[in-house]
Amino acid sequence: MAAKASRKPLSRQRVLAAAVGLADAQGIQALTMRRLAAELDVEAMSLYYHLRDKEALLDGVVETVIAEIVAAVGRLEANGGRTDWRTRLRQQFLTARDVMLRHPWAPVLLGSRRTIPADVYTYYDEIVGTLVAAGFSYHLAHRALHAFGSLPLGFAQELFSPASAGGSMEDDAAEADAAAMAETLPHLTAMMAAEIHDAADPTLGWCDGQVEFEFTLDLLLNGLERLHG
Amino acid sequence: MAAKASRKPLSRQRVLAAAVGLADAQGIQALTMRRLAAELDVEAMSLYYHLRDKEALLDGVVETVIAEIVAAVGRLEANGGRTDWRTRLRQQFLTARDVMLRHPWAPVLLGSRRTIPADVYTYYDEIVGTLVAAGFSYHLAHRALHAFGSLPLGFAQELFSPASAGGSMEDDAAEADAAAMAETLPHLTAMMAAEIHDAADPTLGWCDGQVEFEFTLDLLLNGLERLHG
DNA sequence: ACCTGAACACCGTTCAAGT
DNA sequence: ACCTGAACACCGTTCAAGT
Repeated sequence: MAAKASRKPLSRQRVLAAAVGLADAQGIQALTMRRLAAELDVEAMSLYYHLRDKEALLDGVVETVIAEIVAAVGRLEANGGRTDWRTRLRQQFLTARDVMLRHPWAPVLLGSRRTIPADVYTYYDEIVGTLVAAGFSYHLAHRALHAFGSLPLGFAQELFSPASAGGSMEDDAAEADAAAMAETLPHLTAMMAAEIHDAADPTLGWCDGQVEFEFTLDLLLNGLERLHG
Repeated sequence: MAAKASRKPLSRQRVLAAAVGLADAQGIQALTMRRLAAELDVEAMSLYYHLRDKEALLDGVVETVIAEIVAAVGRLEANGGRTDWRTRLRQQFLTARDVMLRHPWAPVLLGSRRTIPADVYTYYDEIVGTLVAAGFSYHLAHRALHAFGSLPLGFAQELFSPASAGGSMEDDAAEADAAAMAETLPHLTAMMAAEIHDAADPTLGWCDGQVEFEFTLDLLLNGLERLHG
């Protein structure tokens, strides 16, 4: 599937990188010990030399993705001069989202893990630092963290089409025909009609993940700005 | 584990109810065809008479939980007289949360499904109806839906301790001792200290899921109120 | 109509053994 | 130090068969 580097000896790092690649290419349900081993030209049991068990593998995979996000955000810091807290956090979260879009299975996986990688704490610590430096009380900063949820990692809290980036509700609802839908879902139908009518390109006007993400983000940032006044 | 109703014949409904119960009691990873069958005093293969396969089982389980939420919200409507859109949605989302807290595995499960139960669309249709009746444009209502994410179903978008309702970050971070933590996570440490100091009961003052949920919810509702002016 | 036994493919994991 | 073969327990699923 991928070009195989053949006979370099395995390592935890190489195993985890291959695991992320496998999940990206085939979906998270394809990430089994046996298939991962095959991908690495090795027997399944060899993996147990580098990782305690599958739980450790999944923890390592989450860790790897988080590290990728944190690194991307870190590179931002390097250039990014002095800006106000709002545009700073905004940039960070949007950068995180860029990375996350390459690993659409990651939000659900992270959500199902019991332990959180240490990197995440470091990252959230910086966010608190940014807020407090801008004059937030610790109390409001704390509330802000909870309100952000996993937005700082680039996860939209979208209900619809959580697995794919682009699609949305019409894909699912399209099964029922338009007339029936107009009857049972009058407001959603009217909403879609109004949105499509307004949009320049009717095929693209409905549900743009990037636009929605930024809207939600700004809604939260502006709300916090008001509270901290 | 549960009292068994012995020899009444199975049905899709009974199977799904048992599945929800099993997930509640033992966690979602305990929900296997074989264990579920055992719980129902039946062989695993019998389940296939009522459900096509495990995917259909999981879809049915999600469906069942959603139906429970929608029903609870529906009972609200019965009494609830005329109120403004904000308190109305607020009540609905908080009611949904009450139900959801009894099925802490549900958010992750729903997030991993490809198809969304029809009930969800009906529910979100009502939300759009409420917003539009209050004077929202369809465009803003659309944005609002995305911003809400799964809040209407009572899901907090909490990053920490997604599986349990009460716990939070200190549980995980407590492994490292306080001194080391103060060094690597100065802002979070200071934040915790400030919060605990302010709280009446120091053991309860940190991370109250209910309070945080309501804060986030109000942040969004107030932000939307401003935009719709 | 409703349930089952035997069988198969695939999974995670242990353990003792190879180089 | 790093990898493997054989074996086990558990999983989802098919199929032909029972009542």
